Amino acid sequence: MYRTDIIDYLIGVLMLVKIDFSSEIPIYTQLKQQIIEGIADGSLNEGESLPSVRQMAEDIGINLHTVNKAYALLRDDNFIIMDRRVGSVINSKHNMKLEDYDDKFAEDIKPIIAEAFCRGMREEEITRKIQEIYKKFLEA
Amino acid sequence: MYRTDIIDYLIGVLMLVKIDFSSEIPIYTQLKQQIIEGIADGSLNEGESLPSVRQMAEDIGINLHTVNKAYALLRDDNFIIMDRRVGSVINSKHNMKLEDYDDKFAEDIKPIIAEAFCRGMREEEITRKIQEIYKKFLEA
Amino acid sequence: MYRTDIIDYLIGVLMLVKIDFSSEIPIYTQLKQQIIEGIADGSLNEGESLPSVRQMAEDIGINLHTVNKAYALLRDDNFIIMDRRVGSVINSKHNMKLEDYDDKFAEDIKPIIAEAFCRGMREEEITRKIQEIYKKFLEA
Amino acid sequence: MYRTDIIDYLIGVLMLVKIDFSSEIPIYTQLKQQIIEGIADGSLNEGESLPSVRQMAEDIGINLHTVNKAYALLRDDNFIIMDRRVGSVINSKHNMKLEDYDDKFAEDIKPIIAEAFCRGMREEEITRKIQEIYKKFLEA
DNA sequence: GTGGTCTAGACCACG
DNA sequence: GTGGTCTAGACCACT
Repeated sequence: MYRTDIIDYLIGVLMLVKIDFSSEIPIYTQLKQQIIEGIADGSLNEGESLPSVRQMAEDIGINLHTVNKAYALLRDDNFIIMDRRVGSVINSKHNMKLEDYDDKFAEDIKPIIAEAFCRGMREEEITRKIQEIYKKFLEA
Repeated sequence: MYRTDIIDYLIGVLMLVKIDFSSEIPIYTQLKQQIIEGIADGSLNEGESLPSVRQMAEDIGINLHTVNKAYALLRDDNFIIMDRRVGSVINSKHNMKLEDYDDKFAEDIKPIIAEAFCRGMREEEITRKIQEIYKKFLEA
Repeated sequence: MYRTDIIDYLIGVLMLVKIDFSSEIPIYTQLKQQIIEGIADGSLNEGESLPSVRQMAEDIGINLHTVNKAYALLRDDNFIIMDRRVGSVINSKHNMKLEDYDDKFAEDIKPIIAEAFCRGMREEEITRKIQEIYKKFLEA
Repeated sequence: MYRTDIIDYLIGVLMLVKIDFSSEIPIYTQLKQQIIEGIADGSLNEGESLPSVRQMAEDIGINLHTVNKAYALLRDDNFIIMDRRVGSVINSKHNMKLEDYDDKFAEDIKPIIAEAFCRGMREEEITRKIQEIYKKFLEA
């Protein structure tokens, strides 16, 4: 218990989760996205534990249920494995492509590209911006 | 009267707006996105009129207030001009980049790229998919 | 008729009324305000005729009824005198203060000053801006 | 529960919102203006909570959607922050000037000054009246 | 319990 | 006939 608390605390501090409470994006979605980004940029690695629901909620100053929902969604997408004994563990190796993920990707990204196009952003600029983001994940 | 009705009807049909009523994305957001995509892919051109809120609501089978909200958001983003005399008109030429649109773009796209990265999608694949979408807009 | 049309045309051109059709401010209000501003800045003088309702509507490209409403409001406030024979004539000499105009002025201006205050505009700045506007009217 | 109700009630009463139901100014605009005036005159301070939309609607005797619209407009103008956890909070410290607020200010105030000028109000009188309003905000 | 969304119906200002 | 406003009631997501 005691040791777990310390570890949770350290990880909780290291995570540096930043929630925008006035955002229209639900807090649980923001948390989920930032954990996925943490996996992508290497600050969260395969096998590492996430802070407990309780600890995370305390660190960020949000409700237990909100953290719980974020974790459950991550578990449903195989980003983490939730085990009563060891808590929530990163499972990056198993996040291989879903069969219909390509469709979801296109659906998610199409409206963003459409707006960028309408606002005059050129293909090179879009590609460059995306490569910048991707490179940061790759280097980590 | 008669001719106007036909024109409204044709525009309504030509728009081919497809709402997914079971989606978690609000109807007004879906409508807004599809109109932006319509501007991007050339099915809606500078100066063309959108159906009236009532007509559009009837065409899609939703409430006029929902259409009204979508139109108001498009107006706030300068995608359309709501002119008291002639209704809602496409304003694509003036949708130049906002000063802080680059930040918004990065915020919108980062979580999508992060998830794609985690799911093993490679940079070439991401770039290719985005170019495909962009090309369709450009050709139109 | 013929001469009146020419005069109306010239005045209509000289007025340089600029309507923002996408503004939330009704067209008739914009027209009324611009005529009052025209009286204030000296481009419309005591005894001068306004273009006929028909001419004004044609010049601006708006509905007859809209011009009619603006003129009627100006007449109700004694800014113009509408006479069937000579048309609408500026009546600046008789626009003396209404008994309860002070209250109306305070009501109109209070929310604007409140917002300016909240946005950090200082008293000197507000006063200076207002004096600038006033001076232009006075010089004319 | 009980205490929260009392607090809500007191805030609702303290606000002293006065809606003129026969005014041509929309209720949501009147509410928005009075909240801005409340921030200006110090009756609403940075960090204080506004009543919930439901509570405010009940207090004033209007529909909650009308309150919602007023709050949304205040949020869009950064006068309040709508935080999912704690409701709507005054954000006066961050209401610094927008880049184009000067233009908006001039546009808002010009027709009022023009009318005052035409009605014979002198510059000293206008300045004095505005200073009176401003002083009340400053003293608070 | 909060705000967000959607529907519905009514009235009005505007053009 | 148009959009804007207001009311009303319902359900849901979020916390």
